[in-house]
Amino acid sequence: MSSPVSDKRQHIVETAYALFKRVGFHATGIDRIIAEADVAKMTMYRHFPSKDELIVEVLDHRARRFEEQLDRLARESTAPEEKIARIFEWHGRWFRSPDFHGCLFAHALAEFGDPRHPVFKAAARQKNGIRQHMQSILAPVMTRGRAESVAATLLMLIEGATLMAQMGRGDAAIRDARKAALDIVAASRRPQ
Amino acid sequence: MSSPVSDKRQHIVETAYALFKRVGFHATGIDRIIAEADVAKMTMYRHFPSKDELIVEVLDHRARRFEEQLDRLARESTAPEEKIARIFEWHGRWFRSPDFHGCLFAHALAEFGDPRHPVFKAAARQKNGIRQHMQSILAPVMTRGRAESVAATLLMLIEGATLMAQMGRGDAAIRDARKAALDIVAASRRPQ
DNA sequence: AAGGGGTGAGACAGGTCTGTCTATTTAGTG
DNA sequence: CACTAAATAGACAGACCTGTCTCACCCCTT
Repeated sequence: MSSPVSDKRQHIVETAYALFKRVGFHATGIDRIIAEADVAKMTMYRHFPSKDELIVEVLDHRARRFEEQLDRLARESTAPEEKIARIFEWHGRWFRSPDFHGCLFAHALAEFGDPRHPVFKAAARQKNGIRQHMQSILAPVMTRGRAESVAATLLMLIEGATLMAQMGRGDAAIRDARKAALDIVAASRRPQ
Repeated sequence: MSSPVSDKRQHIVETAYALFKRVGFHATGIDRIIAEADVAKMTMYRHFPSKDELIVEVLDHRARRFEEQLDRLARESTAPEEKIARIFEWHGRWFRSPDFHGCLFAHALAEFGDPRHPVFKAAARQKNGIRQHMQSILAPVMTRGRAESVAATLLMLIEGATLMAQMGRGDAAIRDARKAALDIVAASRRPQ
């Protein structure tokens, strides 16, 4: 049997996630979260001491799921170029999904601008995670310095493409970003 | 003499701009805006029928100033590569300014996720404006289709770099983005 | 059967939000 | 000076915000 405790907790996290994504962090009230999750207010406050900590939990949970996706993608191919290409293609599919509302982590950075705020830190962690993931993909085929720069550039392309997608230009954006990314990797590759 | 009407109105717009930039849109209350602008509440509501319309006005005002900056930059040089380089360098200086808090238009897209919302539309207008500005810079040296794609890619790099800058990596970000941008333009240039 | 932890429903406090209204004062113009 | 338009301070409404608290209930384990 599954624990009813974690069930409720997880259900709150997922309901809050859906609301934060669609409505925003400040614009989503506690009352709406507990109403849509169909739990009592005290149930929520027993699991999460404050709304901010719930937001952090939601972000960390989504970051974990995102990293799992990246790992799965990485296992599907071997060549760095192919792995990078699949990351961009995965983003393209994401952009086309009906409930796409942009990047929750970028939105968190926008709404919580103070770098010392726990929500800001959680969002920054996720972005650095992707960067390091791509850096480790590139490491075998270029110098450390190049891998750092190229990974940062690819991340910028992805973030920019996500913003374009939010404005309804996802298809063109991911096509252009993918091409630019592969050109950059090719130009920086150290031939074996 | 200057009209006292426009003076008040403009002062409210600029005070609201500073607050929206530092604190965010939803997190900034009307009471705080009128307190820092040192005007009565009715003065504000006489000029702007609602907070949302004030936000739109702030965004449009900043978009106008931004376009003026771009035009000034464009007049400083002639070759498209040089114009593009100056745009990136200008962003690098912006990232280093002490009160840099990321892109207000991107934040507006994050906080007002509904594409039909006037604030969303105002932010999207600004992004499309930059894209078209860069497209017109590139138009003389490449085909129309290439100019469209390259301009979109450059915009993605800029948006991504702005996000990195918000996380304290502005120097490295603009360096990498600038290099990638110039490489992309060089590769797409139609030799005269 | 008894105890206890998790849960539900909702009142409540104290504050903040947007937006409206009134009554008064200020400032520019003929 | 007189008229008008703008600005002022502040109360006010009604809704919403986060977070606390009480009390009853349910279900599981011992």
